[in-house]
Amino acid sequence: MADSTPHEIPAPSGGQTSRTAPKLDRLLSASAELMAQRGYSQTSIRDVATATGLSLGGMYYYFKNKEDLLFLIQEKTFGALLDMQEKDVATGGTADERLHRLVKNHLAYFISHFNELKVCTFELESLQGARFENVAQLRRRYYLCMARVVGEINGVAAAAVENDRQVRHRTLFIFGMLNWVFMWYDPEKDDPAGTLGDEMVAMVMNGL
Amino acid sequence: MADSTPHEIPAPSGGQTSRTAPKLDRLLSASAELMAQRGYSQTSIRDVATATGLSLGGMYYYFKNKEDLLFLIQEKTFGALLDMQEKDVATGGTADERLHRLVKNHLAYFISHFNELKVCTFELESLQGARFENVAQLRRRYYLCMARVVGEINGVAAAAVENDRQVRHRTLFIFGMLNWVFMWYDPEKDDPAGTLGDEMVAMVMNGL
DNA sequence: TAGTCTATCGAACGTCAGTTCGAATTCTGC
DNA sequence: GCAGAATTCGAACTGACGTTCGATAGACTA
Repeated sequence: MADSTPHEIPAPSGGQTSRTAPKLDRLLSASAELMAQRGYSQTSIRDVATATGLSLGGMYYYFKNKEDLLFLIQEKTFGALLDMQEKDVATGGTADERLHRLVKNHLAYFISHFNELKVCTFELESLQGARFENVAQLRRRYYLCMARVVGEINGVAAAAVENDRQVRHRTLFIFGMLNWVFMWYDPEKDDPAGTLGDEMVAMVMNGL
Repeated sequence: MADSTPHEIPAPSGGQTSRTAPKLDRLLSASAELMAQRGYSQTSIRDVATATGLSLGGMYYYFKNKEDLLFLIQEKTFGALLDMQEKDVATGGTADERLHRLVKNHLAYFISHFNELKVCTFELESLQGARFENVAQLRRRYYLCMARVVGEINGVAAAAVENDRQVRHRTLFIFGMLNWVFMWYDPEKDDPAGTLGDEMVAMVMNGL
């Protein structure tokens, strides 16, 4: 997964970020917006260039190629989410409480990073080779993070979680609810994500 | 949604289907397989032509254009599913029983029409205009079919179901579980869909 | 101030995909 | 076996897209 960021990262004298870092951020954000709306393959680099006010050729100063652009978005966005969740889960509480927090955190992140997270959720398979493996690995860790909590609620030992059919299915059911929200959530019409999370957890814990 | 099927449908003398009907079916099936694997926009008509052994130009005898091909798949597949579910729900039983049947039917259909249903689930937005509206309407009916049952379980009158926030969310949570299965189900590794449906219903009804 | 690095541009190239169309082939009823 | 309709083919057109590349202007450094 070698070079992705601007070639030969500047790292100016006293500062922590080069002048281009915030520009890269805006680039990724604009790309994510377009990709969330139309999908990765229907988003052309020309579209992104227009949206950011840069020229077509100028884009390639910031990423190696189109797939690299997609990878940059996914690694950054999903990496941050995973990091947050793994740290949160480590802060303790009952399994019920941890599940509740995982769901609410996810939905809060969903709200604040809608476009980027949607791209992560639906465009993993647009990556290939090492880039695919890299993000797939993050997903596996996220899955495990959730599965361990579900397993605990179901009385399955942490070590056995990975081979437990029921835990696997229940965990994937929960991810299904969580990920499908992209397909229908409308900030104008729907509850703020906070109450949504409560409703989801209520149904997951107690059923209809 | 005027002309889609072969122009000037032959409808031979005594028979019910023209000679081309089964060929159209194979065409739709091959297209659905490719589209389920790579996505609609990454599937070229040349790919479909190769897969079916027809020539590129010959494809256009069976559909007006690429979007029409996608529409044909979705209308046929989703229409049949909707039809089955609406009829099933009309056969009565308690609300719990009906929910159980809806979920199991959906997963059975998922197994037997994996490619086509995956295309319906993920490629609605690749349609536009009248074709989009046509399929979106089917989806709305399917949603209502499920929402009414969920509403009944939650003690919400059928007439009030459409405006009930909680019923809406819970119904969409269920569709999330159902639709996300496409992302992970592996017939080799996972339970046959029958038991999967039981597990899903158990979680939906009683929680973890 | 000369020289180097950063950032950006615009033009061009090659590829691929959707679509059209007239010709050729096959089928069907008479 | 023949006329007309149903199918199929192959070539060609057109537009879009990813990518490359040399040129350039500004900023920073010695």
